[in-house]
Amino acid sequence: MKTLQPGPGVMSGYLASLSAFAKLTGAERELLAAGAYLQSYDKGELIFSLGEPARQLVCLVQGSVRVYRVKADGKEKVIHLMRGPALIAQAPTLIGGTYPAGAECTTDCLVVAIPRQSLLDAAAGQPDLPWHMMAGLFERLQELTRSLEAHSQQSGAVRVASFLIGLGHDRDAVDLPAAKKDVANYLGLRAESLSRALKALQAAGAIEVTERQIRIVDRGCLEGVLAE
Amino acid sequence: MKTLQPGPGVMSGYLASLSAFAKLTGAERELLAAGAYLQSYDKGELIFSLGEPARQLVCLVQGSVRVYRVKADGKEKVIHLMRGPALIAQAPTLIGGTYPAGAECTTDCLVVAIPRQSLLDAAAGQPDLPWHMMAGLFERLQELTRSLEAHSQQSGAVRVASFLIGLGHDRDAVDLPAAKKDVANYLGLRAESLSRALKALQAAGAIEVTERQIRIVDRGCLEGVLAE
DNA sequence: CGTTGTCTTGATTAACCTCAACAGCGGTGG
DNA sequence: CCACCGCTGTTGAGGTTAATCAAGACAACG
Repeated sequence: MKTLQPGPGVMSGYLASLSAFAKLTGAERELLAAGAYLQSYDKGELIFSLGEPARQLVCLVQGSVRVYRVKADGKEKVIHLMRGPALIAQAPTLIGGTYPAGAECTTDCLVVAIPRQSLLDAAAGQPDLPWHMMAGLFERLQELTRSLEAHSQQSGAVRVASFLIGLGHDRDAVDLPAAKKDVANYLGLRAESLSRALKALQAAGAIEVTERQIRIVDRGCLEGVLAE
Repeated sequence: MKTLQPGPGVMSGYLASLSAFAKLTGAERELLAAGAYLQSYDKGELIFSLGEPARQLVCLVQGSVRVYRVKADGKEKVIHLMRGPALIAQAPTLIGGTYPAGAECTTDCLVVAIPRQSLLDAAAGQPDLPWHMMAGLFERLQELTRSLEAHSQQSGAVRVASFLIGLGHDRDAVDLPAAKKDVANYLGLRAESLSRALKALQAAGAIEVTERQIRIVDRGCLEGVLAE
């Protein structure tokens, strides 16, 4: 991890890309930016690990991160695959707890770290801020809920298809945000099963796979899988 | 649903049983109670349904509720099985959205309903309130995370055992908080599989099942299942 | 060039779902 | 009072999905 010295206004611009801070005035964002640090992480670096006190809010500006938990038997479960811009671990930071999971960069990443106290100060002057952050929590809650539904009621192939569609957001070519084994874990599959599922989708003419790049050839076909 | 007229101090006492409001002063709770309604629901009644605007915060004081989502194909997924005292659907109420799920009583229930505006007023006078509620959200988030881990990496029998242990909190006899089919759904199983899993645990001498009552006979045995 | 980690492929197996039948129970109405 | 219905829960047989085990291709890297 390296701490960068951004030019004036740069950090504030990064903050503006985050929905939680989008509605702050420029001055408020400058205030927040003044107490924050711009950091760059290499692929594979940990941003934080489980159990560490959550002293700062991690704002992922660029890059992808996998958020995972380690169970008693040493196995990992990938909880989120996040792409910037997004907030990570807002809840423990806000309530002053410890991180309930670890976060590892799956690509090089750019992060704005806001110390907890700066955030509380900002919240004191800006009563709407906690509510905006709560909205972010709400989205996270809904994402988990959808994941839970998917895990317990849909087949692997369907989960893969729905993940690809969600990843694309109408674009036709997408990069997987992490190694296939991590994507598989996130989807509740083994790497082998993901490999077979992708192959089946390719055989059906829905997608084309090259390395970690997925091209959506026939969106209708891909969406048709969801109905199964 | 019937609206009750509680005697003085009763509602405030109910509020005190909820962790989110435990740290309020008596006067603050009285203020909150003044704008709230005490309601009783019969088993099977809906407290709210999916898509409805979340105009009031539902505080479940007594009884059990199942929170579920309905998917496109009409199938339900039980997201939470909650027992009072607990808050339900705090996030959509706080951010002024719509309920992302339905809530149905699985037993007769006692509920304190706090209109959104009363809550916002209370928050204005009590800056810590939003943070306390956020702590509740955080717990919900963690519960979902644990559910997700369990769903994707543990066998059905293990999930059942861990559910029973969590239900008991050291007590040796517990009632299932909902019909077996709903418990099964919550655990990501079919009713048949839950039935078989319970039978297996009974055969192993870990529990005794009578109707909806579960007696934990050999806790060590039950915990031993978790390691599998 | 060997090592390491990722990804793929194949064969086998176990867990769980599906379908189907039936018992028990409470409510309803002739 | 009893036949009927709907609903929950149990049991059994059979089928399917995806995990497991094992082996090898391939690229990245020192």
